[in-house]
Amino acid sequence: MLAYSTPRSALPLQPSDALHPILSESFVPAKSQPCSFFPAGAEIYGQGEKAGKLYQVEFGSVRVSRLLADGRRQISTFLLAGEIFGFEADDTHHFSAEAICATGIRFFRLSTRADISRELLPLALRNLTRAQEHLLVLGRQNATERVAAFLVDMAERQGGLNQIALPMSRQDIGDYLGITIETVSRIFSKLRETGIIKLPSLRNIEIRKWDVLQRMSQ
Amino acid sequence: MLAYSTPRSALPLQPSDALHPILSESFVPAKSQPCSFFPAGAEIYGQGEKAGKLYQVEFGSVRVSRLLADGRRQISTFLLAGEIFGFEADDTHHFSAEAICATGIRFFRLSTRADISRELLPLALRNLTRAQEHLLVLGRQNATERVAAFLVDMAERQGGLNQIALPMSRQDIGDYLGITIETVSRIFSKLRETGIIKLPSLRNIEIRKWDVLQRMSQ
DNA sequence: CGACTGATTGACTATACTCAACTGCGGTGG
DNA sequence: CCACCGCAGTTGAGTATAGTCAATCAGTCG
Repeated sequence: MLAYSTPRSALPLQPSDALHPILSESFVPAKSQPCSFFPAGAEIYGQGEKAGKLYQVEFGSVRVSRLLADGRRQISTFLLAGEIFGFEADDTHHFSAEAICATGIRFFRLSTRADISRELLPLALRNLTRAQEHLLVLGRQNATERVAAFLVDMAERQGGLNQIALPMSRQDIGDYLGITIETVSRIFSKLRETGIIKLPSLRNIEIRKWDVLQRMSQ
Repeated sequence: MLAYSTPRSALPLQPSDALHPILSESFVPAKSQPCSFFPAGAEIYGQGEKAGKLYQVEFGSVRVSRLLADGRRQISTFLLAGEIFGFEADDTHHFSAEAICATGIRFFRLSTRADISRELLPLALRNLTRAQEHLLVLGRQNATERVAAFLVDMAERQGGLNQIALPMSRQDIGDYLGITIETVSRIFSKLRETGIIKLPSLRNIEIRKWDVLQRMSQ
């Protein structure tokens, strides 16, 4: 159980989040003021910075990414409200984390070595499985399948409802799926034209043919 | 320290393997006969099977992969002598593992919950970082960069020598890098023609221009 | 020595990228 | 309140990279 009350935010809801376990009392706050606000685009930590703390998304969303020298970017994961991130293999951050939109982050530090392992292992293993599954998407699926898989994943993480909120830009989606914004846009349009999704607004999607989308994602 | 002596095999040597920690005495054998032989292509475990044991490559090499319904395959990682694999987020294997060549596998089971976490967490975190770095390769690098990155990684894992042994087929390399065997072959030829590598035989590569290769891999 | 399998090479094609023009939403100021 | 501006997103045309299919080559094993 958390040592602090955890007020839930309005957007990116996550009613049935299977990713993060219930934290035990071995999680203690890293600061006396354990929750900070990050405006859209703000860096939470950078590649190469010293690691150690843990972070939980209180409200908003976060992208974890890595840049190549020439500016190409790969987003390895998105984090929605409730999810925990920031743990590393050594004492250095190998990736950077930024707020996608206005985001509240709670900081933690684990008390003992034993606690660290007990709490973190299930989290690390789940993230490992997720990363490996994303490797299949990037390595062997075409652009349409990638977008379909992304929408299905986002919908499931938001409680399996038909209405989903996308806190991230088309650029973020492209950098997560290893395709360009133009390709993302074209596929959204194609899915809309074939009645599989509706686009009430840029950042909101309604899934109309769940079964078709699921089949498209393989 | 291992409870058993660990004779090292001839091929895929791994003199300075930073991936696996020294196992403590909390690792106990899962069977009275803790080491098994797998011929090339043999399945060590399959997707969907019950997980629980840990596996260490005694000699030979292993590929961990996942198949799509239509036969497309993504290899998420290769394991060389000394490396440990088989841990999962839940009690089910989400991927399958097969011997690439004649391979000896040692089985383990961890004794207590505390031991499991203490031993496994650093391993899981390191694998997570590796998987995330591979996401960058699959998502944002072109075929030449992928092959270069693969060769650099294999060379480093085999002690940073110029001579490297590739236990896997071109198909395996392609399925790891998310490209076709023809593309792998064409890029090997191009690297050979430009004097960056030599190909003494199909499964042996000599790196001639280490700096160029490293720069190509970004 | 021949057959089989895996690898290479070539010709052609398709998918997704690049570059560019245009659209529309959201915010700001007159 | 409406008009304008700017940026994110969409759409289009042409291109390049890697894929597909097919033929050939080479290495291995019986």
